[in-house]
Amino acid sequence: MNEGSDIQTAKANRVTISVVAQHAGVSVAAVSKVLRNAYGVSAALRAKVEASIATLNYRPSAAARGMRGQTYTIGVLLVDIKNPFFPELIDGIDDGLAGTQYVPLFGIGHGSLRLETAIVHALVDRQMDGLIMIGQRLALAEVEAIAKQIPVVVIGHHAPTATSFDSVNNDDESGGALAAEFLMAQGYRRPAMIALHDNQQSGGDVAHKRKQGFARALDAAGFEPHQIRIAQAGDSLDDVTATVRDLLEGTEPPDSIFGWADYYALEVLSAVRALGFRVPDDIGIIGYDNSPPCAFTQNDLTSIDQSGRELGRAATRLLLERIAGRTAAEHFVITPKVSVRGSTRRS
Amino acid sequence: MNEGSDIQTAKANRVTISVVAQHAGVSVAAVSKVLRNAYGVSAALRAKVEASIATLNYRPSAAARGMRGQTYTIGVLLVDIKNPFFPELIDGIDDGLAGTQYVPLFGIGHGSLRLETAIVHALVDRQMDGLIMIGQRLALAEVEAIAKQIPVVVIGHHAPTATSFDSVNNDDESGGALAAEFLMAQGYRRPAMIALHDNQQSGGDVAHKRKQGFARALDAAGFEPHQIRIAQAGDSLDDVTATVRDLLEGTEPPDSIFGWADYYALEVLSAVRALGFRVPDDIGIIGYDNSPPCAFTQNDLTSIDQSGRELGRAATRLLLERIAGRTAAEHFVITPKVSVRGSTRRS
DNA sequence: GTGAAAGCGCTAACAC
DNA sequence: GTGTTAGCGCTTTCAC
Repeated sequence: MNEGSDIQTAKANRVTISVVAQHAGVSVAAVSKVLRNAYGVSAALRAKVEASIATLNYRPSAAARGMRGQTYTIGVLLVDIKNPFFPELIDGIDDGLAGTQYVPLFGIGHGSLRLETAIVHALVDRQMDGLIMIGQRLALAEVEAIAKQIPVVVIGHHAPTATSFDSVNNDDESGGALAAEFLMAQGYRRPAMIALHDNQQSGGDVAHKRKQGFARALDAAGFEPHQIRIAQAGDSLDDVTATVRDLLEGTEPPDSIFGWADYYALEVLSAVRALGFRVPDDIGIIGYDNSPPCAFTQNDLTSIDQSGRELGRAATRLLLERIAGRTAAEHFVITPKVSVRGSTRRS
Repeated sequence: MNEGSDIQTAKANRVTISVVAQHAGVSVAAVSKVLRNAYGVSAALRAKVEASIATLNYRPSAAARGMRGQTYTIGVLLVDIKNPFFPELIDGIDDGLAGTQYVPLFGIGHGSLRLETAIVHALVDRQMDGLIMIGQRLALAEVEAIAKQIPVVVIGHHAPTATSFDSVNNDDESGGALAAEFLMAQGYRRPAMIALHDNQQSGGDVAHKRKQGFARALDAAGFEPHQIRIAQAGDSLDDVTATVRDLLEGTEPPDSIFGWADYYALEVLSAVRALGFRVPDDIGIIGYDNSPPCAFTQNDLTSIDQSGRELGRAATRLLLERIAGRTAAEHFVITPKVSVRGSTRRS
């Protein structure tokens, strides 16, 4: 008895595609086509459906969509959230997604391989249409395996030979060389580098490439191998401070330090000052990323700029191309440049 | 013809619940029950199913789950990703989720109300089991509306009278007063505050509460209303610098500045030094949040500590309770304290 | 304690 | 150009 109202009551909760279809007086297929901008709908039908969608305030269920087609969701794996460079990358991703139906959702790995694996699985299980990995620690073989199931673009991990996913990077080898060359051009004679501990390479081979470039430049300048000093530290302030102390209180201390990334270089700056050295006179410091805190008066940090926003845009473009069907791998590389500030003495 | 192999081929791609059921020699219902730890499965059956899950490397599709039951996903809305305080909050959220099946996925609002609305919708459309909003700009009425559909906890927005969602905060009014009282106790005579522009209250009424506390403490100390100086600035370094200049080059300049949050106070520090003032002698500076950069030698920033990790844990606990069925609202408040460093003169 | 079967809200053949 | 309908992979009654 009173079926009509029962049905209404039962379905009142959430507006579904069939409610819209009924309201517009068309079939669910028609509504679906309008939603996906699919081929074969008349302007009149489209108008009716769009009007109903607006009045009913309908939003399609991503869960239901995920079962058959796309979810219009891009998963982004962030190695951590503390790096002041990442917001620029994310701005670039947003740029690239603007005007599309895609929404980026982020997983945060906290630099833990275990967590990162769980997040990537979670993203795949939730039927993301594609994945962007920023500074991932997962081995390239793992990434290849994931890329078999879902379009993938990595940022901050060189993989020029990878065939199943794309990569977006600046030329970290050149950037590392640039840092060494700039320090020498400014009159520093004994540059050292502080890089990430090998056992927590959140930068993947990015840190490695920067080391190689740094070493190459010093080699080219006539340094002996034992004069090329590359220290390693974990990313805690205490660890960086201890490493800096070892360096500066050892024999033949450096007169300048290249921090492999800004968030490290800012800790190096803290450590150097805490030990009583003046920057840039006693010790010059240069970072990598040219992130916003570099511009603060108290930091005034010279840094290698890798155009983060542009990298983010490129990654998004490549991912959308892959989602659209491209299968040949592309590897995008941008050229870094020095952004000069007060932490390195003027020559 | 040859149906068996056709079926196999078609289904070979992804391991589904029915593949597991077949492999274990049980029904799909049985597998589902094991997955959800539901009542009424024998130990033997459970063991068989778990073995099959392990060998087949099965992971349930969150999209399919979302259509009937839970997705085991928590949506987190972050007002932005630049604030160095948020990583602590997120560590707390991770603490609270450890050992559960839930995965947190983040949306980043970039301080834009439009984007924030889109993200919250996206999170709801993707059938998140619950939502944590950090520093949201969405009006409380909007939040109430969303909370009708899905469990919600807000962090960084006081809503003591809200009935449909929970809130987690430190006592910002006390914190603001604490900042003023501490500056006076250190010998400063003319404290000023720099807060967020009213038109971009990413801190919601958090900034407002801190202002109130700051003003109350000065009032209690005998200041006249016109002596209680609270300036507003957007969150760009340029804007903060201009505001600081107006303050310090005006009549009766302050001798100390309270930045409503650390990421602001660090910009204030930069601006004050850029104008040639010494910290803490000419100008004392105090921030709010006690985030990691405060500890850097070049910042050495005194700050109000609000125990971010604990707030994150509390938010998660409350959200899980709500998901489990609690409907009465809870509003958690923690007491802030001063973390003393060199940016405020010792008395 | 276990399984059969109905459906969740969509998409995409396919028929008209 | 539009509508009918068969699933997608789960969860959840309800029988047995």
